Amino acid sequence: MSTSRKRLSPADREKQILTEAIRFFADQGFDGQTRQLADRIGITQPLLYRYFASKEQLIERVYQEVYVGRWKPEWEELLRDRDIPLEERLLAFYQQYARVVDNREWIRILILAGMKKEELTRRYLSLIRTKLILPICVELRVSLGLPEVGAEDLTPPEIELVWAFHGTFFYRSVRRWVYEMPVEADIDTMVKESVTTFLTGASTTIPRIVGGA
Amino acid sequence: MSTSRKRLSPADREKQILTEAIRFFADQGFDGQTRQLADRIGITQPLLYRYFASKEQLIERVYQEVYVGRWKPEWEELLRDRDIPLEERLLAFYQQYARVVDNREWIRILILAGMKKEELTRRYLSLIRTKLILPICVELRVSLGLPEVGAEDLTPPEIELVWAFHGTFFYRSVRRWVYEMPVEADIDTMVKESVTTFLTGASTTIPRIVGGA
DNA sequence: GCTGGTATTTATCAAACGATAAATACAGGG
DNA sequence: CCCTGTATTTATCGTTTGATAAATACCAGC
Repeated sequence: MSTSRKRLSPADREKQILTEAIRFFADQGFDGQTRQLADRIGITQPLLYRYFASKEQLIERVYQEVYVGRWKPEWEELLRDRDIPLEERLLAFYQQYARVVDNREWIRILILAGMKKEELTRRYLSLIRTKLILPICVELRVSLGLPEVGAEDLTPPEIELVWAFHGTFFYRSVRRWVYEMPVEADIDTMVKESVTTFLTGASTTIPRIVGGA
Repeated sequence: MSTSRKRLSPADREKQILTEAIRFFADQGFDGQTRQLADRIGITQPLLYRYFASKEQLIERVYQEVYVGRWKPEWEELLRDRDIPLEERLLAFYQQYARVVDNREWIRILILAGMKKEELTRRYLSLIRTKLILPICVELRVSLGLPEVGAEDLTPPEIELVWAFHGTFFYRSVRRWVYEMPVEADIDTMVKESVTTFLTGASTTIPRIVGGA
């Protein structure tokens, strides 16, 4: 992996290309040229094709590396753990999740992928809905002393409300890493204030939303 | 502007090209080919260059058309009008603003522009900060009975909190128009619940944030 | 209905770009 | 130290793509 060695083992070279490709496409977009990518790595352009059959296939691997690799299955358990107050669960979860999202490569590639390959990002958003949004809705109801319901009995407005809360962290990352604007507060502060504000507000609005239905 | 006529006046043709270019680039991204754009309009590709010196310049015009054209200066006055309760002001404003944002071309081109031309989108976000976010922070303080302050005396956490609230509408539009996911509730409902939840939560958290400083 | 101005098209260039095949040079095993 | 396998480079092809120049055809005004 050092810069001096010229011949690398196939495994090392492939990993090196993939790592640099993530940075490169996050910067330049997917229409970045393979020649530029090769320059950045310090290899010749045809060598890329020894390791990846086509540019398209390299991009596919970039997706997998970035999104499959950074999802933590234990989050799903954490959110459901009723031994811990919901506020603490949300704080703990979003302090981890917001750190994953607040990453230049992660957010930029997710956005680029959305513009090109909708089916891939649709799958990712469905995962978020099933594993995060709907469970949080259910836990909210329980935490507010409302009767427990299954995911299918939730109302659209309360789901949308949790989506909105969740999107808060997405938007901060877009401002920072896509629009290159300074953000006003550090992640921990932002998570803390967002979670408290949301929970305080939701304790009032959710009972009205589901009660009035 | 009808499909039958072959020769259009320069003004009409330019407008037609621009309108179609907005749709086209929103769909295909800015690396969409000029030949495809011309096909879609029903003209030949070189004709584009009679009206726009280069592809780059056409894209510049697309930016202007979409962002300069859809900003309503009266929003700034509305938000400051203390004869109306803040909740009503926010409801009225975001019911308009969310409709502008909830538009396929608007959101997709804003995102594409962020990936390519940061300086343009940075200017737009600065506008939002100055004309929307900071004024809302000030009005929030007043509405909560706190002493009035200038924009320069606001604290980072409270600014970040309002950014987060604002981003709510951005994220909904991204889910819908970039990731092509169904949204759970219509705009009016979503605006209503978001504003109430935010204001209810902020009434508790903002005094603590600014009081504890 | 002809004619002149110009909106539009046809033909084409040059550079950019993804991809492939053949040549080369590095490194480990004997 | 040489030799062999293969990682890597050099040379190059075929398209694609933004852009230009010359040819054409539409339409208004006399």
